[in-house]
Amino acid sequence: MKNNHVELSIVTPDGQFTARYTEEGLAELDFPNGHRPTRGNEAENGADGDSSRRLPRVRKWHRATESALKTILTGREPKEFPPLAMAGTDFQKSVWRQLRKISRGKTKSYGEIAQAIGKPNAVRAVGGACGANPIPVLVPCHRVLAANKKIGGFSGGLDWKRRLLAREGVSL
DNA sequence: ATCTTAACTGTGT
DNA sequence: ACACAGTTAAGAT
Repeated sequence: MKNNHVELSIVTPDGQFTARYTEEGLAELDFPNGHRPTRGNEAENGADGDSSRRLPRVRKWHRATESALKTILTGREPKEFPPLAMAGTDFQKSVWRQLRKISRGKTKSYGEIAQAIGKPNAVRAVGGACGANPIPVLVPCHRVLAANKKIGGFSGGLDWKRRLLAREGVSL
């Protein structure tokens, strides 16, 4: 990939997350995946090594990301978010936009999301869009359950979904 | 309560 | 064109 993304890590009690930024804002957030070479809160620059383009605003955004992430992990509502620069199709973006409207402790079904974007039958496609969400946790894909109030699925692993919901006070 | 089946849509190959 | 996915509602067991 020849993108000039800047990659920074975030250390939390739940493990080390990884955030990637474009010039527009936060583009991706990864769950702790076990292996990460850097030990502390260290920065790695993008693939093209364009560290000169690592503008101050990125650090500012990263502080916001770090704060928001840690806040949500403790089950509270963040007061500030970094600008989001997620790449995706129009359909996906419209789904993600709806996801962000689900506030802490609340849940919606895939069907409700489908209806909210004016495509009530695209239920299954909504599931696909949720799975393609590049910024989990901050974009609360974990607050979407199946119609029967059951857990449904989760790309990052169902254990994460349950944990996040539990901390927000949601019982299944 | 659990299983099977038949719709339905967006996305990647 | 085809297969798959974080679904769903209805029917059968």
